[in-house]
Amino acid sequence: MTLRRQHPIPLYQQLEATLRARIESGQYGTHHRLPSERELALHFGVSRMTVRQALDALAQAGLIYGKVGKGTFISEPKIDQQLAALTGFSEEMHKRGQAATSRVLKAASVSAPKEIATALQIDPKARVFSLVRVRLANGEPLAVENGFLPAHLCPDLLAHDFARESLYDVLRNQYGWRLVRAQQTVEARLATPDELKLLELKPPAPILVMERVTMVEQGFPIEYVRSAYRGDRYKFNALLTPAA
Amino acid sequence: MTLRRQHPIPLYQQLEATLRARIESGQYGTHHRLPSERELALHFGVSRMTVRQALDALAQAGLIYGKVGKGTFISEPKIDQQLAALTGFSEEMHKRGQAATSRVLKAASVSAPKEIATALQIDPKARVFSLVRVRLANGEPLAVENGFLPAHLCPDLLAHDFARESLYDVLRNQYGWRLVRAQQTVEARLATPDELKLLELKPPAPILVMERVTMVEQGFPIEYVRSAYRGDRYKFNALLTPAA
DNA sequence: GGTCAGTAATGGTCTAGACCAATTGGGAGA
DNA sequence: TCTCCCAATTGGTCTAGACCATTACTGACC
Repeated sequence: MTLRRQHPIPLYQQLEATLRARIESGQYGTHHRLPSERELALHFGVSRMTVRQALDALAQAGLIYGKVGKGTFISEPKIDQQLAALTGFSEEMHKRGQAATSRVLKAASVSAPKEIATALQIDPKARVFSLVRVRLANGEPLAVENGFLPAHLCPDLLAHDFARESLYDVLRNQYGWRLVRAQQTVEARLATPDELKLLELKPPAPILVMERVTMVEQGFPIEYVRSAYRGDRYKFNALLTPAA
Repeated sequence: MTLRRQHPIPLYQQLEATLRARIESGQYGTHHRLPSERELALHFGVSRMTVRQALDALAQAGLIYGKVGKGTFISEPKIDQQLAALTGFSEEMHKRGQAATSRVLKAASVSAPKEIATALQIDPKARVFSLVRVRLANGEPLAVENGFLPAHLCPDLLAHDFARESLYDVLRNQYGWRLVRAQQTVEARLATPDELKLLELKPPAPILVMERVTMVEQGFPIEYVRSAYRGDRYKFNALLTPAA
């Protein structure tokens, strides 16, 4: 395997991908020692700093760790992928191997309620799109999702059919927003009468309530969403890392 | 502000701390442009690559973002800190400004049950420490915590008094483990009779169940813990980032 | 055999350059 | 006045070195 210069993908990312593939294929065993940085540099014909850029990224991702004087070693594999890592419902269900569909209950442009405006850091009564959907996994209702997006960040959003399309896909690909962070809270409570009906439950039913504020690269919010998941069918999953 | 050479803390970390302090003090406003990398290098008397090491870390943390040809800019501040970022109960409550205490229900060395051994990636029936505590915030019961740790990774663990001491403090400072990752799941269900009594609740009471496997730098698990939080008093908080 | 000093290798840090693509601003020309 | 092109600036990438502390290995000496 050699790297290609004059290629749109930088060398260190090519190297990172190459090493990541080797690691994830199990070619190196757990706690196996990688070739030294100087050997890798020589072998791939790049400078040692470029090798380090690749290794730093892999260490950041938790795949390897280094010890001065000893070498760089493979970490033990993660139990699980980051199922809920900044993905929307559609992507998450796809990763879980389930078919995601939607029933749109509301798709409208409204004036932002006070608490929504606060969460989205916009002026009260600014225009926001309100999107209410029942989310189904394999045809069964799993959650009621209530989302708000500032209208000026995604004009003509409602032209899309969100019974079929993924909201995050549209934000990323149609509007070019880079979603880089989300502040999320999760709590447990009993289902309200509305939720009982929409989710086809009988009382007393535990509900997992998720609130999420999604931020773009520039640091301002682009979406506030509050979802009510069936407690008996859904488990929220996160990979925690040390505080920044 | 100048940086100190011949100092145990590397230059790029000193610079990162300096810039982070400036940003978090609000000295630069939102979307304000930072001095260019070349200007920073000149001003602090270091090379541009060292400046970039500091800026990369800040970008990784979401405090700044760069645009080729334009400059490096301050992101909008995060709404919230990463309350639950790989912290134990004691640290988390401290961040929330509450007093954390414990009532130890069990502290024993046992043979690992099968599912625990699987989660901890150890041999079935290997020795593990079992630690069951009722966790109180400001004197009121908030959660029942059921933890397991492989005995060979922390011998004599039970010599500590976990009614007072923080488990994570002991793991970090007494045993020198670096906790770098945790796989966590959160779900909602109704309280069991035991939980109703320990948490002083009346049925039907929603419970937030958290399961966590904490990993050290080498990638193997050091702790499995299953906690039952009162649904009416606790909200789980996480900062999501893009998948690695 | 066992101990200890010297040496080689390693990851971590740092330098002083370089080229590139994207962006910006100013000036020449219409 | 307006348009278009060129030059300067910027962050992103890359190089070929350097020194350091930690670690492991190798012999020499007791």
